Amino acid sequence: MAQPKYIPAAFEQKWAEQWEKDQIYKTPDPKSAEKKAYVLDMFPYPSGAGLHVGHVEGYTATDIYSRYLRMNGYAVLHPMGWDAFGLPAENYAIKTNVHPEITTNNAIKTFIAQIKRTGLSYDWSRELGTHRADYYKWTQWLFLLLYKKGLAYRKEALVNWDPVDQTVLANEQVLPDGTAERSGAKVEQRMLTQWFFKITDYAERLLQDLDKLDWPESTKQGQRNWIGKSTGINITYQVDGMDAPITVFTTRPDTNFGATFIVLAPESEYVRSHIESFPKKDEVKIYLEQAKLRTELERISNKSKTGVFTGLYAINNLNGKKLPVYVGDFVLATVGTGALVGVPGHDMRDFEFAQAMGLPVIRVVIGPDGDTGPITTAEQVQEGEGTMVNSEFLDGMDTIAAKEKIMDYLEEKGWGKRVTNYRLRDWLISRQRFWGAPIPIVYDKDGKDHPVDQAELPVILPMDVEFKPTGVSPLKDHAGFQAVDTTKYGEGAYREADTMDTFVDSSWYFLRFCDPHNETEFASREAMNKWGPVDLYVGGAEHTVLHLLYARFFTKVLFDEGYITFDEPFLKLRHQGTILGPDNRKMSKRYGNVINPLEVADQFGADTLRMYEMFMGPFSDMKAWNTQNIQGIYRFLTRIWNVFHTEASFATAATGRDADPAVVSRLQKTIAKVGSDILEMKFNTAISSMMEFMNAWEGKAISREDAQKFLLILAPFAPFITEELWHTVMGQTTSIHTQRWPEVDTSKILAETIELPVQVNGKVRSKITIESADVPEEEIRKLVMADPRVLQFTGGKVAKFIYVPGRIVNIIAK
RNA sequence: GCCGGGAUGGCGGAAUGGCAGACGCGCGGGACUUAAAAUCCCGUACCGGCAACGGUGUGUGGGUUCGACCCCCACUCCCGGCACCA
Repeated sequence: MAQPKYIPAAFEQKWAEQWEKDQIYKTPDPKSAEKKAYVLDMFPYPSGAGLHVGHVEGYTATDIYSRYLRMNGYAVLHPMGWDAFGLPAENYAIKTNVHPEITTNNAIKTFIAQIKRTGLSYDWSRELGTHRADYYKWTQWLFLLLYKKGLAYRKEALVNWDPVDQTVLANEQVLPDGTAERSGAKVEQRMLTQWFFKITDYAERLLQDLDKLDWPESTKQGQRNWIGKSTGINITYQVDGMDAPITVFTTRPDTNFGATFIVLAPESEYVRSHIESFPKKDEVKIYLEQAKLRTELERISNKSKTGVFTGLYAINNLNGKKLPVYVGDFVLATVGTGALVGVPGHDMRDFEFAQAMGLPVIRVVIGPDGDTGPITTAEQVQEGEGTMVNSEFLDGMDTIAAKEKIMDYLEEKGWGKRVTNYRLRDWLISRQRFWGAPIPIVYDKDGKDHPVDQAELPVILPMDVEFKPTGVSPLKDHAGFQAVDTTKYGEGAYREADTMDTFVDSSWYFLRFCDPHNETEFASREAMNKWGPVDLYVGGAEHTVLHLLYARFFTKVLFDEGYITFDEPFLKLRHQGTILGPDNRKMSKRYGNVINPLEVADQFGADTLRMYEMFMGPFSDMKAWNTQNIQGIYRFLTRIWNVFHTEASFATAATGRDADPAVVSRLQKTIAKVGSDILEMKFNTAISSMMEFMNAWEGKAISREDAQKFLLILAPFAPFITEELWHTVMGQTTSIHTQRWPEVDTSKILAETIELPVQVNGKVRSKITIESADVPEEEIRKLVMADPRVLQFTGGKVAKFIYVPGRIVNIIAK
């Protein structure tokens, strides 16, 4: 009888349909299981381009992990949904006038079909989309919760305006070079009234709690940098001829005896309020006009300092010295108090400013005794730690002690107050766009805001909308949307027309998955606390600050409000490494190097696609696609297919063959190795070890029971071929994916004889064979010393004999 | 500049104090075939040698250790993030 050939297309579709029909991936009730696990992927934006190789990488990893845990008796929650609001669909609507809901739902259909084709084990009964009213109703509810807690507020602020997408952006959405993360446009500053979430209230907890998370160090560090905690002191200086004192923030009060000037930010409160009293107000006004013309980008890229003297002098509390007060645009209004005290001897920026302003004598306050300056070159600026000089009562102290002492002194005298500053800003959530969750606020005719009653939720996004990029949300003039209950809000009332940043939608979806069809709550406490927090979260490293920080913020708010019993959303986080094109460049239409994973699945089968992506290299590493390497996986699966279709592979009465104990032993080791590798997300080595097992099995025989065990450990990686062989060759009638992970039977692991390497002076010169690691050292020594090659290299003269049981012998010859 | 990660054959990678290069790709040789593809077998870090074997070798320089890809110090380069943050 001819062997059937391995043709994945012949059965993959069949099994995908069967699994769906039997609902084998439906989430069990965690009460019925002893252990629970919540394994989550960052849900995708359903783009029209469909599934990308990067999606497949992350989703396959969580799929293998989930399947392994299920096989080990865990109740696993492993859902999938859609981060469906956002600009691409709306921009497409502006071009074509096709409603975003239509394009989005079409894209979702494509994603679902492609994900099923890939054999991923999601529970589709829990699918959700952030654009659906039954979801954004609760996004709006969360907005109202924050509003009631005083954590959502409206203020006029200088905001980032994207002139291409015609909307404001959060700070996190602006790149360091001043361009928009999404559109690439040069971001402008505009004064607008916008809604903010008060994430800054949570800065300290967001920082501290990072320590308890199993996250990549780089991601934790990225969040720490973003939160940007700095501790120091606000020092208040009296100003000659002014009623208003100037307060500066500094982290280096130890250098304060070296202060020679003060600089105010052009946009600072002090300049705005008191400019008319500046002796040199005309010069300052000219400077402010010039500064306004320089964009943020120019300010940052142009390192040379500019500034203007105000004519004011502040008095240094410590020594009565006069400090000239300048305005300079290297000082940022948003940092500290928007004013700084310049210590040019010990801060490079201050030195550069002093040089630019022609401020000559520079005092040295840290350094060896007798070195009192002045200093004239940048190389002489000493920013580090050292010993205090020229600082009266601080002299001789190290900078750390001096810092504490002078802060005590300043606070005692009432001249200063210790403060902690954060770089983190409140989260701007207003977007002047249509395709997002409407902000549930109604304004009365006087412009005062009123929260919409919960009973009125959701505030529905209408379908009949004209899409135009006007800079104002299309909801502004939509009659149906703007029809509000005048008996409640009065004549002339109108709705907030802005929608929420899509990151609001994605900051709580992991909670909705716990209870996705709840019509009376955003999710029941019972369900959230049963499944949450997420045990394993996998997604791209590009979400280091935005999504991951916002989700942590929401979780802490909900924890504080008593809805959930955990205050961190994601206990363990891993990023999949970026997959580059075969040319080693980022996959991009521009380079024509984009690999479509579905084409790979069509050509080689979904099992090959999955296993290839897992075999490419360490999960979190960046790695390039290699079309030839796919062949290696395809061959491996073909060999498995062929071995299972070869009668002689099995030790049965019919074949008359006996199981090879060495192969059986290898199988037991492989079961253990694959299991531990999956938990450590070392999928590449798990696959290697299965290849090694196949190399051992081919041409030999094992029992059918053991062959089944091999299929079971392969099943999480290659769900289709294992299911097919499980039924057609093994004759099983229930799905392989509902079976238990095989137990490791250590009694079948052979006590192998050990080839013990023998080194002389650190070089392997010979090998001796011993029965086990238990052979006593004395016996080993006799064997080794009788070895002719050892004799040849030692001459029989041994200074030292080192034996590491079962591992190695090293002899130090005299 | 600061922070985080990394550098191992022709290539992807393995080994976390104990035989460097598992596994896969590629390549060379052979078998099967009229032939090719597919498949199978053998070989494959580099240098020398017919071979046995010897020497060298994990970015660079030093150190600890009987023993270092692995730990420590200094440096080079690459990737990612942050950055006039006072």
